[in-house]
Amino acid sequence: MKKEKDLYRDFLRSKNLKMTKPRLIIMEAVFENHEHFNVDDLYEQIKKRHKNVSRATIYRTVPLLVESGLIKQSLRCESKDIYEHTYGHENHLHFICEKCGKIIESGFSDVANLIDILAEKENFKISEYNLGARGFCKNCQK
Amino acid sequence: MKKEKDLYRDFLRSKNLKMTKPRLIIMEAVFENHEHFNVDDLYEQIKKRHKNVSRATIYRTVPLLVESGLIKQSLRCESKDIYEHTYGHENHLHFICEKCGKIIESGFSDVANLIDILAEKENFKISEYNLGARGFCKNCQK
DNA sequence: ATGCATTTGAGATTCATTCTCATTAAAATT
DNA sequence: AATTTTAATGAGAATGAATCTCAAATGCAT
Repeated sequence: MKKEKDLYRDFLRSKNLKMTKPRLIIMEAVFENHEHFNVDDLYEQIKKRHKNVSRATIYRTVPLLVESGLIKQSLRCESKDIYEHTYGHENHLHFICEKCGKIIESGFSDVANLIDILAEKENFKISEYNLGARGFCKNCQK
Repeated sequence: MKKEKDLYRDFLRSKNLKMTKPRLIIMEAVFENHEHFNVDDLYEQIKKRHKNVSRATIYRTVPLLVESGLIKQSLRCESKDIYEHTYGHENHLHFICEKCGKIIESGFSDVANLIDILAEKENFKISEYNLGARGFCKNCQK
């Protein structure tokens, strides 16, 4: 968490952006609890801690966290954009259950290697993988 | 196209849904031009042909086409849900350029096989792959 | 501490998608 | 082929996530 904060601070500095209290609170919220989260999750989480940050600010800050490389956008869930940590996390696949909404993570590096090869062929520079599948998890297969 | 139409008709019948004029027009539009399309594309396309179908009806019909297996939802683009044909199309990867929005398709079956293996491990039944990557296409790499 | 540029909060706005409901159309029945 | 039943449509209203606006507040260099 120390590391993340430093990276964030450096990133902001490099962009001539200020390290403000709301930006800190949001980044703490992001790194406190979650594997996957959306803006509303963050908003509720922050409010619970008796801190106060407007939704607008969270919407403005999340893209900064993405740009800094600390989190990335994941597949959408329930018509909301969702995000996940990247710093210190291996790339992984998502299996999203269409019934219960559960998100199962699974290994990845072999898949990524293959995709890298395909991208190479197209002369495409990948900045973010977006890999998953919808279907039904163990419990929801009746 | 004959085949698709029959599949569609059978699907509707199996669900006790009616084969209506709007549903036909929409399905024709879907299969006339596009690789990838969104609801607005369909709406404009249909209007151009001097036919008239409301947006609401397109929004209601697209999920039927998805359920019937003729099309599937793809990665979002420009904050719109986009769809693509599946019938008669191999699974493929998407490389989505963040600058020009271009969608490059690439081979897939090796990747799919790997993912099948991972899903097997999780006892997860895949109904739809959702594989892609964002980044920059050849032309947009400055 | 002072001044200036940036950021924030609150609410308004946008825009894709969904919903409502009175009207219309398809299929089933006669 | 007319009638009944049932589902589907169109038009516009409603929803809700995400974005924008702008006056007030804050961070930071000096």
